[in-house]
Amino acid sequence: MKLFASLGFDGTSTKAIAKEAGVSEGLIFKHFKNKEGLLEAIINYGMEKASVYFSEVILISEPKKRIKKAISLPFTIDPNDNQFWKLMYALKWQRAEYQPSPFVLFRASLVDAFEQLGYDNPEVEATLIEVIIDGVATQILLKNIDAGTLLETILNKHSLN
Amino acid sequence: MKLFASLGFDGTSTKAIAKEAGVSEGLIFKHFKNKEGLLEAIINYGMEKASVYFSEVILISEPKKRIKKAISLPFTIDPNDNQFWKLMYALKWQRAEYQPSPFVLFRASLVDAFEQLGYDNPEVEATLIEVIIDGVATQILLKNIDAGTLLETILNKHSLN
DNA sequence: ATGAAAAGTGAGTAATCACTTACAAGTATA
DNA sequence: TATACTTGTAAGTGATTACTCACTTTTCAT
Repeated sequence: MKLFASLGFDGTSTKAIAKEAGVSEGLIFKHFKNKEGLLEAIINYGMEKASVYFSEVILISEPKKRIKKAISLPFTIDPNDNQFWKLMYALKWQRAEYQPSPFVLFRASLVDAFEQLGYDNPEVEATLIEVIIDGVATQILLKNIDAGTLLETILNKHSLN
Repeated sequence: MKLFASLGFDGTSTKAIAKEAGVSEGLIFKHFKNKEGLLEAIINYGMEKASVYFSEVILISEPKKRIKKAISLPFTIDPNDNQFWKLMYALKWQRAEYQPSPFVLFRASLVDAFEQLGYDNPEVEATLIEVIIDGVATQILLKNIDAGTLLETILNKHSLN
């Protein structure tokens, strides 16, 4: 994960992975069949942890609170998961096939929340939340921004406090 | 640009580039010294075009209009430049060194605009605009979203219409 | 028309790539 | 303790990689 996140999938050799892990190169292929299999294992591992956070949002019944929680997600990224999310965002731009299903349910729950609140265009409102989450995640993962006041500012603009 | 944008820098071979361009592989190295040099040439070419759009924002003196124009930028991406921006956003996650200088001036002009408008925290407000631009660009380049009403919705939340 | 520079080619190069295979060491159960 | 299975290694494999070099063709001012 460390190497894929910093050098990219194609930029990382299986030899380098073996060295970093302190094992022989052959062992990688015994365990994961091929390089692609290793990537899939990493993604599955990460998404399993990530889907916990998504559920936490979806399970909130009060629509305003649900949207609030959704926006706060990128602000609460566990620094230990930083490399995973960097890898996920990097993959976004290269591999359309790796857009996992948890995201679909997440979006649907946002649309539902805005419908409950009687917004004119729930779909567009949900897209805007996704836009903000994507943008905040980008800034947090790549730069070191003053996240504290930013969350408040966003919630203000969206009348969510 | 086409190949780098779709397959990534490491995922694209110089042989493939030569074939796509209809020239010999050797010619690439005559013109650009090495593969990295070709990437730099592509980035310079694209940034030259992009800086025109940034100037258009910076040169607007009226602060509200300047911010409005800034937010509208990702909505007005020339489809011909789509591949370039995909490449730029993909590189973002792999190569920190390719964060070009025009962006710095652009951000400064946003902070200045919010200062003029008397906002409590112009830095955070500017960051939020960057967040939105990043997020919108991501959505527009990767998915095909209903951009029309999204822009209006954003301007509404930020009292910019 | 001439000649030198620029543009272009194609067959190389060593290095690196993902991956395989033959074999050894460890581990658990009967 | 014997056996079967898993875990692990080291030395390969052919293919592909970025890049070079000797050479030919084109361009263009004189």
